[in-house]
Amino acid sequence: MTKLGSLKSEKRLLDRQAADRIRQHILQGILPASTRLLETQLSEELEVSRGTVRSALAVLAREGLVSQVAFTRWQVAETSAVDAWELYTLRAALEALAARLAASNMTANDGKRLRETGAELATAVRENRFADVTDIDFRLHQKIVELARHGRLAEQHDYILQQVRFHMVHSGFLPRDYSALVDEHTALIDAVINRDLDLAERLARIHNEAEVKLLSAFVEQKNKSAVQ
Amino acid sequence: MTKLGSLKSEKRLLDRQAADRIRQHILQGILPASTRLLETQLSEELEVSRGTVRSALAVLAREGLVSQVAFTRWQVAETSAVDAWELYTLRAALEALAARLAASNMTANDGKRLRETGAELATAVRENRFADVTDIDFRLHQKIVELARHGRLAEQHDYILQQVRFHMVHSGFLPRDYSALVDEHTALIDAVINRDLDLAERLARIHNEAEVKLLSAFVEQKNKSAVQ
DNA sequence: TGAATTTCTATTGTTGACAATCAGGTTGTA
DNA sequence: TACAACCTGATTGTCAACAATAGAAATTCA
Repeated sequence: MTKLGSLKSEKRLLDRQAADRIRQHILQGILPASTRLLETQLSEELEVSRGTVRSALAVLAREGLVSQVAFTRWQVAETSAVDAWELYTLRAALEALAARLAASNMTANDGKRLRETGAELATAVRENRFADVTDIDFRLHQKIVELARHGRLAEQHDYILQQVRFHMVHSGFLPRDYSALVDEHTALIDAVINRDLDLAERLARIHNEAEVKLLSAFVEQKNKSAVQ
Repeated sequence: MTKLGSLKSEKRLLDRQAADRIRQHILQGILPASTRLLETQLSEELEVSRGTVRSALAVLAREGLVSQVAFTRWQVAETSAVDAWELYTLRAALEALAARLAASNMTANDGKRLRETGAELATAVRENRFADVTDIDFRLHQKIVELARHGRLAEQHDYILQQVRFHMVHSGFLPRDYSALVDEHTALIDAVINRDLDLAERLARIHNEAEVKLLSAFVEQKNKSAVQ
């Protein structure tokens, strides 16, 4: 577990900054699932008070990345196949709604920027830059959600995506069939741009459901092997 | 094996208890939308420290009932027609998923209890106990979500429902057509119990979308008249 | 006058000290 | 040995003092 380094001298609330740093470490896998988090230790590494750390941990708990056992301990969230299932079913429902709304809001300018991101994804796949693919994939989905212009939906979707990322990092999951991935995204983008509400919604749902089984299986296997 | 009667999980954290109290006041309309909340005042009234109140307010902020302006103020959330639209569109998507999952999990025993709540609703309407109707209505939907056995979905749905309640109290919204309300719920319950996944999903969605326009209009009108 | 600047004050943000609680080890007893 | 009751140290929960900030009020100066 590497040190987190000091905060201070920025303008945002300290507890949010602390949460940002801890979140980053969790999402990068530096703090793996189920790791115990000690308030005192974190407060020393981040050079803030324990109260501030507590507040940061509360933020992360609400985001689903950390869990609290009252009076006893904080820990990085656990991962399970059930979690993976929950995440993907929820994600499918949210993105289906987002795709429909985005399609109905679509303008020429939004469409252009959406296609650009889609092209980025295709290029990254073509050049075998697999590390980038995941990032672009996430960014693409976030962009569609933005176009839905729905604050609560965007917030909720962000949390879900964060947890998905966490599960992926923790289990070592990677997409299997990259060309299918590009095709699915292209079809989705087209449907949104063409303002085909029903198709956009359906494609968003299908795209997600395809991945749920893969990730669930991965997480399950990873956890089984960790027990041995 | 611990003793059966050990209810030591009653020991709830103080900040959660404080949040409960404040939440209650907000949902009852005692603290109306946009009311400024002073940490010191709350801490005196609740007889806890300011830090505890702060933590409670953070909880409520995450639930969407309170908003924070950094370094400046806390206040009860505002209400708008856009909020109402967001709530109902999200609610429709979540309950559609819940209805589908509930239908696919359905057992004879679950079905019986679901019908009981449905009957309660019908009785309350028949006896013109309109105050009770809303409560039972909410409970019924929560029950369906429970049957979906999906932790994150349930949590998210709870938050949304809370905010809907808040908007209803604030705007003075009441259902318009009680017999249609009973019919819609009966049809939904039947679909879930008959394990008709597609129908259950569709009915849940339609039921919600019917109400979105009404509540939006109500909230908008309420806010307009408040400006004068 | 009135725009810019400087107090001033109410309120929020952060901290370190103290209290409550828990897990695990130790002792005492059948 | 088995097991319950009692310590003990580590850790979390709560508090009240102190610092920083924003916005209002007072002051300056063209």
